[in-house]
Amino acid sequence: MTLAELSKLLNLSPTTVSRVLSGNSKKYRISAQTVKKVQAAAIEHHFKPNQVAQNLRLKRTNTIGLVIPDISNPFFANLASKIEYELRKRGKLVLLCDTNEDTDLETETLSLMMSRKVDGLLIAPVGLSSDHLNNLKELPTVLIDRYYKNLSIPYVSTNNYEGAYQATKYLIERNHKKISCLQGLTNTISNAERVRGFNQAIADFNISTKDIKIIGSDFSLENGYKSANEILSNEDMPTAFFALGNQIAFGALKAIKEKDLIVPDDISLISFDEQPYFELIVPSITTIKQPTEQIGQLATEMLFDIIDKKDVKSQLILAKMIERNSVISI
Amino acid sequence: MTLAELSKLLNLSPTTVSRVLSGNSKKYRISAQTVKKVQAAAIEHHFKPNQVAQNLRLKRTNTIGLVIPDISNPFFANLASKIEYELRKRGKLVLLCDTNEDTDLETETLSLMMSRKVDGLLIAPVGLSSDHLNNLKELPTVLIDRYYKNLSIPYVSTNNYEGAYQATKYLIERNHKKISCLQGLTNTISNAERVRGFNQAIADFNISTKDIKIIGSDFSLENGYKSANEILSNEDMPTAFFALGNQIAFGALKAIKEKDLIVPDDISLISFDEQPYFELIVPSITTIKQPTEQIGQLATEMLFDIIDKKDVKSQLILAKMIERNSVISI
DNA sequence: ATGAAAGCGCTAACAC
DNA sequence: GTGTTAGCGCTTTCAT
Repeated sequence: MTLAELSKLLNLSPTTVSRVLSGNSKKYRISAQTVKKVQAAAIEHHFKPNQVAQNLRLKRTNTIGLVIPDISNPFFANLASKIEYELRKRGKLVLLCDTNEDTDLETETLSLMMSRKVDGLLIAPVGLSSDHLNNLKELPTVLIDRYYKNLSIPYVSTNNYEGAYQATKYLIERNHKKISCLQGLTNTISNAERVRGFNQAIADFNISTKDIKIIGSDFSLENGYKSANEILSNEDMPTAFFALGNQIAFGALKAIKEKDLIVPDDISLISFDEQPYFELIVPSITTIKQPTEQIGQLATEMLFDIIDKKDVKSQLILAKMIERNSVISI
Repeated sequence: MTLAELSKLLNLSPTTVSRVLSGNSKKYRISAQTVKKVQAAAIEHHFKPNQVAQNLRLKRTNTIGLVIPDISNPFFANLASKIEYELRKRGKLVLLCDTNEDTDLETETLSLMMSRKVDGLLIAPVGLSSDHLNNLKELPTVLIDRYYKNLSIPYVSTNNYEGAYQATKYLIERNHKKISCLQGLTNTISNAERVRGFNQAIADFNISTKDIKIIGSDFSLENGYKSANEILSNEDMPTAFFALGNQIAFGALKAIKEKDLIVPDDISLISFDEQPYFELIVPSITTIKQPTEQIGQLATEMLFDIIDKKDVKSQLILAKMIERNSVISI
């Protein structure tokens, strides 16, 4: 059923029917009787305006593109969940893309989203280069979790530097001097900033760098496992691991377990990314909790501000340490 | 830049340009020279056809609606990830909705998706009633994870009955006779089928039902915690928990830990839903692994078969037990 | 208080 | 080998 058909049935013009159905009957002084008739007929015939036609006409799709590197990573799943909720509240639907940490896929995705005329974009981009983002200068966009310092596109993210510094300081204050940092995807700003925070703390507290290692190549469990295994196979073992992501921490846990070592007695562990499970396992894991909820909420608000032509300011939100039982003083 | 503008620039008709750009130059015998000219101009001016206009004209959006009750639940996040990948391979984009286990929201969502003219729908529906699904009789739809036996809409799901039976049998064979089943959302078929499998095993092996308990109301961690707590507060404790979902299992773990009990020495635990973490924690958790990958893949294939007017058959895929260290013989 | 007509950007039937 | 034209279903300007 189309608007034209419905209006024919009612012996009214499409114009009038459209006006009633889009809630503009007051504005155009449509008679109460007509309004009632139209509304009744719409319900009776289950008429819903074709959004595709509406979108074409109005040049607005009420759709926001959400581009995420890995939706099966709990951190991003939680973020997506929050964002979806916020957008829904504002009457928008989410067009989702999982780029699988692949820059080419991301580039292609962005082009797709643009030709689909999404009203805005929320992206956690891949890669240290932002070239592929240049094309969307005109499209309201907010970067989430990952960003580019010198780019004009606004972002909302955790203060990864500060969070990592805090974690490292925490280890150092407990006399850990041999620390291995299990890093994630090296070409992401989140990883780079965490590493920077780690290194800065090491430097500030005059820790000898000869016992400091930074190893790893992505945020997966497998990579955490592999990295930790490599470290643990050396004779000279560290006294603490700093995992730069929740999946990495779980991978490290697996490696530690296989070597029959005990956390924290044999080796301490602190991790980025809070996980409900971290509280529940034995030992419970000390973490740096990212403010996922706030990121989702703020990013959505900012996106709508941009759409409304208001000014916005990028934000780095402080992470919070949650102290548990996976780190001991030595 | 629109097609009309581009064609004016080229001194060609929109038709010709459209034909070249949609790869039909052969079919319409457009001259090689024209083809080259058009392609070059399209690239030069970054022209991408407006999908909204295309969709309206072609009555096809290359968009599939994915309706999920809780994307932050790792089981659904994994499923969504797999599905998104499969759809992308076939050139479709995903319109995502998290219904938050709310029937009203789901009903509204479905209506939204329909007026957006998605080409098909993949839904893990909420509720034991399927009334709200009746409206989409004409829209290609496949139900995932949750389904309705007497409905004509095809589905792909785990064989939950069989999986739960298997788990319960496993406990019984290890002499557990006091078992508490920690259930999820009662008005979902997955939960109902798991409970049915549980009860059937109890009956088949002549276990006295006086020591059998079934408790709980949803698939959340909180509910698992609450349920387990309630059970553990009784004097007469069970010897084993059967958690009907991964989050429930983690909640139970939390309750067990707080009572200073040890798994499996004090109480055994087996859970539905495999989780990477289940392998890594101490003790590792014995689970019934749902075939998430297969569900995602099969559901996508079926959806495309329906779109192509082929016949499809609903499928229940067997779950696989993964034996670990959270259950002992007593 | 209501309607006629144009047009959003695209494709396809039909013409030449 | 290429162009003209109509139309997908809606909203809105302008007219009455």
